Amino acid sequence: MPQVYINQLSQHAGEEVTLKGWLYNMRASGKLLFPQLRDGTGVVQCVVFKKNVPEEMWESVKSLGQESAIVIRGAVRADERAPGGYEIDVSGVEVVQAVEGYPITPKEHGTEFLMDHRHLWLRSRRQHAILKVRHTVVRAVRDFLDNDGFTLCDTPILTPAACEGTTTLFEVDYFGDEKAYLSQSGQLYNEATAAAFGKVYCFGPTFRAERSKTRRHLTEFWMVEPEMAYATLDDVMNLSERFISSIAGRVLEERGEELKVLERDTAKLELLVPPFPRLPYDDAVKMLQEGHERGELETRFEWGGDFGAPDETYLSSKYERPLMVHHYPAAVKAFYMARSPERDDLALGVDVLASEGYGEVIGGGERATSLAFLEEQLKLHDLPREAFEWYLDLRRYGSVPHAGFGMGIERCTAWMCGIEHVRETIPFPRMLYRLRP
RNA sequence: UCCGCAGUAGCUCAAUGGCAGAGCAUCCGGCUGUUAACCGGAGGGUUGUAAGUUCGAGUCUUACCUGCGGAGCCA
Repeated sequence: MPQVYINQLSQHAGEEVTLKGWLYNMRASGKLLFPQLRDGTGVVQCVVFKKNVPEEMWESVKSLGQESAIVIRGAVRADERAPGGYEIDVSGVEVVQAVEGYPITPKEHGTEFLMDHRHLWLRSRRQHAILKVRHTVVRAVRDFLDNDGFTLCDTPILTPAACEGTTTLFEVDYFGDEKAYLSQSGQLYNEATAAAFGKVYCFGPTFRAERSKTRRHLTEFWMVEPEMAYATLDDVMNLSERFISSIAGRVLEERGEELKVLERDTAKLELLVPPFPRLPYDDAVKMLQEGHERGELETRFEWGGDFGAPDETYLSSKYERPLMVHHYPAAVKAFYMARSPERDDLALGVDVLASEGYGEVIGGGERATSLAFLEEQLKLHDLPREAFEWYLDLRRYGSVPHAGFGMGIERCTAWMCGIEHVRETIPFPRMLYRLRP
């Protein structure tokens, strides 16, 4: 008797099969039992008729609690009454472990309770669907970059100093005599590998010790950062468009079932094809100020600042597609950003604001090439020169225009799924006040 | 760090300052097609912690703890 997975059942209609999994839920009706089996690929309803099975088997199945581990043998039959279209006429059951008192019941639960039981919550349909979408987002990211000539060059997680010097870092004791920090970006190292390989990317966990408590924040998240030698701001914007569009396409193609479970409006994802609107910062400020005059925004936005969450939401609400805002004031961007040749106070940076109010999903731009400029910037930002000496070498030996961006996997996944909070898009979220499980 | 909201049965939530309640889950019983099944019964409580006001506090006051939402900051 072949062992099959639930997502292959349609290929085995009429056959006797073996399924190995866990009891998802069970309904009973007199001499009938409807155990629902979950095996990691899906859920299938099984049917047990009392008179068709031995008495002891009937009794043992009847008493099984939610999430009991079981192996079921039976015939696959197409049936309209069954959720999923197929059901199993059970002829044999092996109880691997009978379970009593599984904490997560089919009814409603609060966030705190579910997060405390995250290790079990992952088994539920919705969480399963979200993490399958994440899996596809990650594969789409890798496939896109690999097929586009990028080389994976991962950057260190333990680093000697801040990459950008601004945000808060997690500090680690490094054998007593030195301090190390968990990486908040692979950016600077990417510039080194880009000079070696041309087009590179790093993809790994990133750590930000910000005391942020919003639906868009995690203290540990995954970020993919492509970097290209001999590239400009325009190249970054072109790449961003194709990148997001290819991810959305893959999710639509491979995760239709999951998007249905999540009740995602897929029309919104179908819109994610180039070109995306491009808006200079100056024009964005005008839009925000006009919005304030019309009473659509509480506070008047002044030129020179970085956008707050309400500003981002307002701007992106004016477009159906993601909005690329570029040419920010240099003062609000990182020290390594290149300046506009026309206006020295503007940085060649771009933020991609996701549609539907999902906020900044990509941030990037063109990097400064001049040694003298960067030496000055390090001083202005009060950064330790010694720690950046290797980085300055990149400007001494074959410095060329280069550019890249970073995209947060969890923000992207939350957007694709159409869910409220990034905490559900990573198996074990790390947040302010949440380190367990 | 700041602002707001919340904490009562395993879970989700009720309860004018006056007897601690319901649904689900669990256990027992019924039902041959259930779809979050349904019907009947049973068990289940230091009302987040500490102090205070009061004849009397789940309810009012103060502090603390925990969580949620938001701001700043960011991907």
